[in-house]
Amino acid sequence: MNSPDDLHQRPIVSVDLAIFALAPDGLEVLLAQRGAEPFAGSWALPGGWIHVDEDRDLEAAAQRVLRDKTGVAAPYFEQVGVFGDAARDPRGWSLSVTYMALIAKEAVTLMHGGNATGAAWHPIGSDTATIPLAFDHAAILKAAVTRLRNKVEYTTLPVHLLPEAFTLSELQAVYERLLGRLLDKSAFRKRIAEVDFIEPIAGEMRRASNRPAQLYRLKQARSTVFFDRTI
Amino acid sequence: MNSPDDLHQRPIVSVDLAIFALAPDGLEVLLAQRGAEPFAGSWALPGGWIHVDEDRDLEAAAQRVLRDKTGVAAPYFEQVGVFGDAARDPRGWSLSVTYMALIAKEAVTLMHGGNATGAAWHPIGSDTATIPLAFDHAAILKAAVTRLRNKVEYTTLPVHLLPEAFTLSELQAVYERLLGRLLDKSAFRKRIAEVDFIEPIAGEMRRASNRPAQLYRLKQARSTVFFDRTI
DNA sequence: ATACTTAGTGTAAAGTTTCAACTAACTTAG
DNA sequence: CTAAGTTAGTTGAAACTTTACACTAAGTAT
Repeated sequence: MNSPDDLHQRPIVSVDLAIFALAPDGLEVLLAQRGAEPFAGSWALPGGWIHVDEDRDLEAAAQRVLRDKTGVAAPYFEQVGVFGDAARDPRGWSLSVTYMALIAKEAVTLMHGGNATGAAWHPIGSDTATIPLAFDHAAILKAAVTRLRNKVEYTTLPVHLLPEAFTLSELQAVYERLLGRLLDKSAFRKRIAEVDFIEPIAGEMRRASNRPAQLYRLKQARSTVFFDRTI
Repeated sequence: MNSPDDLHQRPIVSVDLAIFALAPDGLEVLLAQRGAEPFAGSWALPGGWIHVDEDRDLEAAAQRVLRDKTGVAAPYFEQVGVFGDAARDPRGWSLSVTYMALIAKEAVTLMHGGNATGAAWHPIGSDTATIPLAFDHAAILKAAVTRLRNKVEYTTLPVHLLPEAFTLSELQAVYERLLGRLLDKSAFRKRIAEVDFIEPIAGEMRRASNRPAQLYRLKQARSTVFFDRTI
């Protein structure tokens, strides 16, 4: 037991992604249709193997998978966890290292190739995808959705589902759609102001047939900020 | 890239544990002294390989490692994350799946054997251990400590550092030591009462040379509970 | 010019937190 | 037997926050 030199003792390791975006009807996840066994034809979280001689670390492997599927380079990115047991993959004891990414849907161009015959956006129900998924991906996706929904309550994370420039009303609408309840406008703006993570873009306004709204952008070098209280 | 059938493409996977307990002087972590290369003689987080034909899943592997080191069976248990890159282990591209466990120090009997020549409790400084650790274990431990300290603010997690029966004053003292600040007694008791996760043990009191205090225990089937507001 | 719409601010009432003092129940010293 | 000491557990007034809602602002459309 000094070292796992018997390679058959090593589990199989994949890196899988729950890539979320917001559509008019609610949260969606990017799924890939599997081209090969096992689960050929089924929908699954996009993923891949670690390329031992190409990937510097786990996050680099996940970024590579993301780039290959979406053409997107650097969105919000967070490790959800590892899921591993003897039964989840018929090929043997396996691990899935799962990351979630948040992106603005407009920023994505769907890619094809690899194991997958196609990739498409699918709605999230109350919990997980509305269609059956390969492996234990339904449970994994559920964990990612739960993590995302929890973090909406006390972090600035939802801002990553918007494009670079956005108004405060748009940001509030994102929180409201993810939380499934309406928020008070003045309380919302107070919270956002307190944590100081966005800044007005001087002179830029969103125009419509009503009072124009100030556009904001993320402050540079600000990762996700936690509220003192819930939103 | 259909399957990692070239076994050399598979990373090495270990399961490592940050086992925390509370000593009079503050938080401590259980470390094992390595008996074999690499890092022979250095202190490290206790860990082991996944036993593909023995462990049902990742958590079972982690529980096995815990049992082998401490003789403790079922304390609080939570996955911290996976840490993986090409350089952390000289034997090759490797992953550490890390769990943290919280236990009452009295419940533990230290075990010996395996890779490790000994196991001992070590104090946690502001961040991580006060001595250098093998591999990237200092960074991993830091992540676990940060996670624990954050959760103290808004969960009932610290209760797992106490023995089965405890008084409210003892519970408050645990929070205070982990947070590094004093809490108001009435506010603390209000929070604890709100989330309803402990119950008085009928007729059992902690006696000293002053007013006796009611003893409490965790309510059955209650995992970690989140406060509505911070503690 | 007036109506309509959404942006952004202000405020009174309700609710929470904080701080500190108070009462309660025991042991120990005299 | 009583008084002092100690920690358990409760109470309440003042300070602060949140909530609900109304108000003002700035544009377009008619």
